[in-house]
Amino acid sequence: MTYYITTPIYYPNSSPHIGTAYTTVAADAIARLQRMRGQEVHFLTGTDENSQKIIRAAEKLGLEPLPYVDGIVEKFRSLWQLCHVQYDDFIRTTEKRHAAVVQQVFRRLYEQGDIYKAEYEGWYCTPCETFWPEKKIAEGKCPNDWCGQEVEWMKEESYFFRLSKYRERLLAHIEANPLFIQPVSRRNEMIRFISGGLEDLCVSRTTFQWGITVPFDPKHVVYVWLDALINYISALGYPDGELFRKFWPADVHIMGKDIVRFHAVIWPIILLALDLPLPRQIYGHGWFIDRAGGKISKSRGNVEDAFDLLERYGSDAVRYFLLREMQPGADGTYSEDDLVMRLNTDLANDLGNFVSRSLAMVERYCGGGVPTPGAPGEREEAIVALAAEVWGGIEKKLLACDPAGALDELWRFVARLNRYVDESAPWALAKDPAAAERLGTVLYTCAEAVRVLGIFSAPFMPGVPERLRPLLGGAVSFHNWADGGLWGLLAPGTRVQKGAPLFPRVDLR
RNA sequence: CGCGGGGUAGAGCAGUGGUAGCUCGUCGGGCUCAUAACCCGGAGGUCGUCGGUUCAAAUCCGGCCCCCGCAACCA
Repeated sequence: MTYYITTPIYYPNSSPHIGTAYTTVAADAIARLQRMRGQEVHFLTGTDENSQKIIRAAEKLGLEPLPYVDGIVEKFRSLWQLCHVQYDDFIRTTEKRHAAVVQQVFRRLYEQGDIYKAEYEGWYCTPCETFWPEKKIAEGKCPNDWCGQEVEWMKEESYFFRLSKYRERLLAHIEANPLFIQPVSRRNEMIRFISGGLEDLCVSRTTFQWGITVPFDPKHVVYVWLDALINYISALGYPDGELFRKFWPADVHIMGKDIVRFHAVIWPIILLALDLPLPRQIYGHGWFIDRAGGKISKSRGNVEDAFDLLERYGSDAVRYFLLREMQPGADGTYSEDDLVMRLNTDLANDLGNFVSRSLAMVERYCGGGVPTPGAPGEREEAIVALAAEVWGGIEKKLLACDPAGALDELWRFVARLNRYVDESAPWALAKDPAAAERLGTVLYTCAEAVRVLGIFSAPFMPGVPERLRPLLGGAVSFHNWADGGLWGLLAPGTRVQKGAPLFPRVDLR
C-alpha cells in the first residue's frame, strides 16, 4: 500500500515558527509510523517562494530574490534535519518542475473555460499586495494591524478561476465523505462557508513579475493559491510521472486551521476541473498560543529560537512537547516552562526513569544478562495485554492525526509499568534465594517492556530507539511496528546496560 | 438576528443522562531498584448564570453574561 502525506509549502519571507514545526513534525510522526507498518510512504514538504513580499524582503537585505530565498530555504532544511524530519521530497515553487506544471494547468483551465479574463477592481494596499473588501476598509486605511497604510481604488486586468461552477459538486463530495475535512469543527465551518456561495477567484497579477508567467499572456504572473496548491501534484510529476501514478490522490494534507479554507475549497475545485481524484483527507490542526492567549509571534518562536530550543533540549523533547500539547480541534499552549515540565515529568521521571531502573536491576541482580522468565503471573498477563492494547491505540490515534491522543495511550503503558515495578518489588525478591525464578520473570518483563517502548516511541521521538539500542545489547530491532505488538522477542541472555539517562532532568536557570 | 468553538478543583484539560475524572501544584504516607526519580492516600469543584424537560443533567431544551476563532483572495 502507498501513503502520500504532505505539509503546506511554507513562506520563506519570515522565519519558521513553532506552528510550522508542529505541522511538519506531526506529518513526520505519521509518515514514520506508516513506514514502520510497511507502507510505501511519500512525505512532501517545501516552500512557497513566489510572492511580492519575497522581493521586498530580499531588497531590504540588498539581495536578488533567488539568492535570498536560497538562504532561507537552507534554514528550513537544516531545521527539519535537526528535528529529524524525514521527508521524501522538498519542493520549491521556484523550481522548473513546478513552474512547468502550473503553466500547463493554467493553460488547460483557460482553454476549457474555467479561467477567464476580466477586470478586478477594489481597494488595494500596495505594501500588503492585497485587495480588501469594502467592509474591511476603515477610513481608507489597510486593515492589517501591522500596516495601516492608505489604500487606493485600483483596477487591474486579471484572470479569474470559475469557483462558482464547481460549488455544487464540491459540496456534494464533502457531504458524502465525512472524513474529507477533519476535524468536524473545521468540516462544519467549510460546509457553511461554501453553502454561502463562492466568488470566482482572481488568479493572476500584473503589478509585479516575480512568479510564474502566464504562458499565453506574459505580462501576467500566476497569483498565489493556484500556484501554491499545485505543488502537491507538480512534486509528483503530474501528469505523466511515475510518482504521480503511484501516489495520487494524497492520503492526507496536514495544515494549520488558517489555511483549511484554501485546501478545502480552491484545491478540490482545481482538481475537479482537472478531472483528478480529490485527496482523501484535509486535516486542520490548531495553533500554538502563548500562556496569555496570544498568537506566537516572532519574538517567541522564530528560527533562531527554534534552533536554540533544539540545541538546549534536544529534538526528541521538542518533538514530544509539540505533539503532546496540541489537542485535536483545539489550540495548544506554548511556553518554555511547559516544555521543561513535560521534559522532566513525562520524559525523565516516567519514561526515562523506567528504562533506567529496569536495566539497572538487570545489571545488579542478574549480572547484566536478561533473565529467562518463568510462568507469567496475573500482573505479567495484564502488562502483556495492555501492551497490545496500547500498540493498537497508538496506531489508531496517530493515523487519525491525533498525536496527542496517541501519546496519551503510550503514557498509559509507561505509568502502568512504573506501578508494576513497585508492586512486584524486585529488590525484595532479590534478597530471597527461593524467589529467583519470580525475579527473573519480573525483570524479563521490565526489559522486554523497554524493547516495546522503543518501538512505541519511534514515530514520535526517533532518537529514543537509537539511544536504546546499545543499552539492549545492540542487536534489537525497532524498525517494525508489528514487533511492538508481539511479546517475548527479547532473547534471554541478552547483555544490557543501564547507560546514561535517556532524558536527563533539566533545571530552569 | 452573520457562522463556529468554549466557559468543569490553584493552573491546564477530559468527560454528551445515572454516584465528577486526568496532568501539574499542594498536604500526608510508603519504597529504596532508579535521573531526590517511583508508588499509595488526602484536601480542594453547588461543572458561567437563570429557567425548563426527566425518577435522574456537567451531559438534553430555552434565555442571559463572558472569552476566542472565522467573516475569501493575507502561508
